[in-house]
Amino acid sequence: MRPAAPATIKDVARLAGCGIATASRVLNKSGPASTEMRERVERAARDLGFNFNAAGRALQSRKSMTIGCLVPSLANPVFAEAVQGVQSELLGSGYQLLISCSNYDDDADNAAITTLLENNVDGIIATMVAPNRSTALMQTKQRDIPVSLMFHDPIDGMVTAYVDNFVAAAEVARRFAAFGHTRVGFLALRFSTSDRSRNRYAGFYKQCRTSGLAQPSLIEISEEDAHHPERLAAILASYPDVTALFASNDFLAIAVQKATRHLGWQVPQDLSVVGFDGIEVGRLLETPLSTIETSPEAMGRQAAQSLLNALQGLGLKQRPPLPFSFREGETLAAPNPKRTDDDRVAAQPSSVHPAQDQNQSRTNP
Amino acid sequence: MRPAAPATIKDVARLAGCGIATASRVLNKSGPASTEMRERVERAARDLGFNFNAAGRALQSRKSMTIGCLVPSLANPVFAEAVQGVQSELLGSGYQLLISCSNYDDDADNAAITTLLENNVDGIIATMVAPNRSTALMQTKQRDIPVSLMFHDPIDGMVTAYVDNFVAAAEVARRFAAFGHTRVGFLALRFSTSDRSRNRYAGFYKQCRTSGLAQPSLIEISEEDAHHPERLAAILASYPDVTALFASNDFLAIAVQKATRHLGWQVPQDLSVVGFDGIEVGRLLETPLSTIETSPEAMGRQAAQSLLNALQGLGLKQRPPLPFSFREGETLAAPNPKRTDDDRVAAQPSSVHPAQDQNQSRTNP
DNA sequence: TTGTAAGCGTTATCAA
DNA sequence: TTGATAACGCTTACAA
Repeated sequence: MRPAAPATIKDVARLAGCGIATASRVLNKSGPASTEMRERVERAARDLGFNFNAAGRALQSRKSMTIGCLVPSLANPVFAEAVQGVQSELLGSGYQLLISCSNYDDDADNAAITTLLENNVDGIIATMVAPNRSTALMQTKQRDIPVSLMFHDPIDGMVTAYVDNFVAAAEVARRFAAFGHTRVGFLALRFSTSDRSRNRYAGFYKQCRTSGLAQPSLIEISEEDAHHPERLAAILASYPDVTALFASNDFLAIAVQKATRHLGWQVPQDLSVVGFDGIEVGRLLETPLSTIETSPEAMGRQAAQSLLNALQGLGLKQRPPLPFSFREGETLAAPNPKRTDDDRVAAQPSSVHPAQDQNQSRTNP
Repeated sequence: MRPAAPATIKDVARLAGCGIATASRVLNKSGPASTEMRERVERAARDLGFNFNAAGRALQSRKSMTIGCLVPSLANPVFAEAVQGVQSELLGSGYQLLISCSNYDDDADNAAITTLLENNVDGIIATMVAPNRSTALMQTKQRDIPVSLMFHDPIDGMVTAYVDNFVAAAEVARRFAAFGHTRVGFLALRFSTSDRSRNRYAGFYKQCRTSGLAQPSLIEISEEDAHHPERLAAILASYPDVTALFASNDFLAIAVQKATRHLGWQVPQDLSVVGFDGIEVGRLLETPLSTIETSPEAMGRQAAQSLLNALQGLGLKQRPPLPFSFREGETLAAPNPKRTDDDRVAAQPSSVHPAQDQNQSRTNP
């Protein structure tokens, strides 16, 4: 037996003994119908196991009831949680989620948006490498498709669900200062392609100056470095006078903790570390991570809410940044006055990462 | 200016000065066309910025070029990574990913499948609470829609991308035995709703008996317990003679490490812990987690490949289980002979979790 | 209150 | 090699 073709509204109408329009009106509760007709149609639909065909509907109504979501990667729990937030907010809304990942690639970002557009998504939620100069995103304006960003600080006229990275990062500098640190660093992955990372650095930098700290060292590392504790250790060792490090995300911060063990340093005695994001595992570490706690899920939810509002014709409105908080943890303490440069040099491995002064000057705000 | 309606194939045909059919043939390379015609059409399409409308296509071709994916939650990195694997495998295929989460709820599972079906997905990739008794999944058979499961051990006639949970868990028992443990436990979350968890327990149980260990204690805890180290500590303390614990996933294993600190126990000296999954952070812990290392991403990829094959008419074929490996880590060691029951009792908090003997007997394989 | 029919964008059939 | 034209399943004027 060949696969039974799903029942169409035509089948329902025939079984109910009425016109297609009537069936449609009843099933959609979109127009008048006598009680008797209503019952006949509903019964027929039930008996046939009728379901609307989304394609037919989309074609006619010019609404796909689908929302496109683009994130760099689902392997990063921060984005995965955000998507989870989007998903749960969309749950009862009738909208489906079409998903796409760019692997942090600008071209892939644009290609993905284009594909989503081809699929007639009614709205888009995205975190991109460069939303402000995405040609594909421009098309959404023309087609009047609402876009809601996640994680990005506000840019252009785009609506975004975010935490104020600048302000949050400044808080870290303030904490460093309060503990008496003077030489601090900012550790980043993919610094050049992440506006968030750059804004965090900017806020951190600004507050460092304001609080009278030395200009923070900007330490940009590769994915490779981050995955090899020895390599990361070597890099850390090349910044001997830094006593507190602000990592641009929690994974990096945890990797730093691991790397310090290679150097025989103690966190926070020999080096204070603060992360960003507030991922759950940070709490479970033997030395719980001090970090800026955010809620990616909340960002996803807010982005979805904004979009849903826009889709209901309520307008696309920018909301205030989402709250963050400083999670105390145990990786931030006063610098160890006993530790000398000599200790550091002694512990320093042979392979050394060159200090990247050019980077620092390039990226000063 | 009102939103410009996207160009249709009709517009292309008009601009190229040809019939719609010709335009379609050229654009799809689906039929003959003179070189000149080809050029005219392609040029017109380019000038208009023409893109196919997925809805029109889907309606006509009965193919949505969309694949539905259902997982319990994206907040769990294991599933998130799997979806990432699916996503990357689908990348060049022309298929889009429609995603849905059930939050580990059986009803939501079924509802989600139904919704995916309404959206005319061409295939489904899923991890569900109970795929074997999902009425919604039955519909896929009727409609001849291929389904590829992830994580589930093989059931019925369904194709699945998985690691052999039974065999992998047996390996843990073997390791415990090799280190001289005799009283061991299995710690599980959501045991009753996870076939994976149950299969792991079954394999673990079997090998424990084979290796001459005592019958393992089955310790089932709640989400709440898992998030509160004190509570988990109390539970652990109520199993004073267990010297090695197999946690049904890495997060649980990490939570155990954290909880033991509340009891003043050392891992692995006072308690050995082995996890399951092999998540990345496990490596970064001060005491790196010993665990069964799997690749959720590979599962996603394989599931997607299988589905893609089926969609190409190559048939839906079950592949052998994906490999796993035992990651040594540092949380597994020989039991500490010096530790006595008295020590344990002394360390035991006041609030005590009742041993759940009924669970153990209920779930014996 | 109901039904007929047009049309959404596409592909496929069939003549020309 | 081309181009009308008929579906595909649905919504919605417009008529009855």
